[in-house]
Order: sequence, then C-alpha cells, then structure tokens
Amino acid sequence: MTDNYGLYERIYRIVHLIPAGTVATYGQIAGIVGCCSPRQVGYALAVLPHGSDVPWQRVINARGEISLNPNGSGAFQREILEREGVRFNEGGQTDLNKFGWHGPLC
DNA sequence: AGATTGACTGCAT
DNA sequence: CATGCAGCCAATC
Repeated sequence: MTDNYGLYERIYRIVHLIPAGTVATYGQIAGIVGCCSPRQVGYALAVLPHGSDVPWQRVINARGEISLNPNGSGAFQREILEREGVRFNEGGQTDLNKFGWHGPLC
C-alpha cells in the first residue's frame, strides 16, 4: 500500500478505526496521523460528504464535547453517540477517561 | 503570492 | 473558574 492516500483519506482511515462506543479528540487523531494539526482533522471532517462510512461523530474536541454548535448538526451527533453507547453528562460532555480512544494500536 | 479562515489545543493571565 | 493569546497546517479568496 502506498503511504500517500491523500490527507483526508488518511484522517478518514483513522476515524474509521475508532470502535463504537468510543470517542477521540481532534488532537488525538492529529497525533495518530502524525502529519497535521487538529485544524486539518476538523477540516477533513467538515468536507465529509453525507452518506460516508466514516463515523465522524466519534471525533469531538479535547473537552470530550461536541464541537459544532448545539443548535446546528451537533444535536444530531450527540444522538448518534448515545445510540452507540456513549453517555453524556449535563454539560453535554463525555467521559474521556472511559470513552476516550487510546489509539489504533491499543 | 499573500492574507484569511477553520468542527482545535494548551498555557498564561 | 472564565477569557485571551499564540501555534498549527491546509484550503480558499
């Protein structure tokens, strides 16, 4: 396999490795990809077409919360995560200590 | 080619 | 504990 799948596909591949009921932060993804800053991770997901097989909803900010505005698509995202088994507290945050992804090799 | 923005993060105040 | 600032890399204007 070639090392160069394109920046976005690279990120998509990492996100696709996140197991259900688990969430990862943008910085975590960026660190695993080892090729870009969290901004590019967010951008890559922002350009994701609807109907993709990438569980973009499992990628959230470092605080363990939905990054998008709660009055936007974020409400839909939280619904999906709860359906995956991820629980949110009153602040709409997840427990990264429990649901936080440790990485593809761990 | 230069400036601006973006689903971010971490530290300092 | 809330807010501000700087760093980061790629895409778009």
